[in-house]
Amino acid sequence: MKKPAPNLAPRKPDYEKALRKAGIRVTRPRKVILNILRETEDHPDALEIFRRAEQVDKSISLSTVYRTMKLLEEMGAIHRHAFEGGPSRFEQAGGDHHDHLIDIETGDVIEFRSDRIEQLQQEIARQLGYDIVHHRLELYGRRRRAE
Amino acid sequence: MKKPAPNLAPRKPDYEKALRKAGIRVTRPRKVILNILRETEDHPDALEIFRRAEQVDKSISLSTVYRTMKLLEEMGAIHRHAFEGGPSRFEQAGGDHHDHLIDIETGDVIEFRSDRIEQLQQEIARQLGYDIVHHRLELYGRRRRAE
DNA sequence: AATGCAATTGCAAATCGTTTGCAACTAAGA
DNA sequence: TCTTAGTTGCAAACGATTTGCAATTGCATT
Repeated sequence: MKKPAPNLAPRKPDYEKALRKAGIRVTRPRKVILNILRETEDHPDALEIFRRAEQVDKSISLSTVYRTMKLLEEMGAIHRHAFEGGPSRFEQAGGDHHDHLIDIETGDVIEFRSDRIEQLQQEIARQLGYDIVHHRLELYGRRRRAE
Repeated sequence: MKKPAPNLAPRKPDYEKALRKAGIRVTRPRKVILNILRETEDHPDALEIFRRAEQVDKSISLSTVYRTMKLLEEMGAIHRHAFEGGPSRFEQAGGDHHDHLIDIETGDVIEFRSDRIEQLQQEIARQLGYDIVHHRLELYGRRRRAE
């Protein structure tokens, strides 16, 4: 009998295990959605996740996608981003914190990180007498034309 | 005959004049809404503006509030903020740029400004090959308990 | 001040993204 | 396999916002 190779994949935490441990059922739709999230590099919205899920399991419903996104968000397994205008878009959690630059022409999302900005935010909040619970920094821009 | 005192009021631009100049009618509902916006210090949402408008002119409708907010936004007379969760909230334009700290317990909005952060954002965008069209920086926090 | 008409209104219905009630289904422990 | 609470798909409900439409109203013209 062949022994399964140890899972060495980076940035692909085993949420199924976490779900079971939390007493939450690992159902067929959830597996499908989890797989999609695990493999995606971009920031799809619920409808896009639904479309991708359909290709794997025709019977999945959009409401289940929404319910699962909410569940995973509450578990901390994913992050929800409400970029300007459009619907919420999701991203698997687990990587380190970053902010987003949104290409206003294509909708593409570029992740970036600035410790300096994070630090300044802390200072500002402290001066105003607040503790930051979370924050949102989004840059909306267009690609500079290489002339 | 008494000469009217010159209007020295700060941060209270005359949008009615601007509207007329742009060939946009200065109607009763618009006047009412403009006055509310001109006087408010906070960041009310459409419904709140509607409620305040009702007290002046019982016949105003919520859709007109929405239509007017959109119009004013397009004119650059107000800014729309879609803070987490709730509906859009508005603020008269004209002051200088600032970002927001939202009290997650009360919904209060505190304005702040950091040239350093603005500058860092520019640098980041430039390095990524983008020009920033606009950005959104929101800190969500709770007041530090003075123990 | 009266006229003419496009801009604007209030209303109700429509829209969009998302959530929810409910009866049928199913994961997973006994 | 049995049991049952957790989940599902569906359709209807939802909250914020937008829209079609007929009635109204600024305001440029007489």
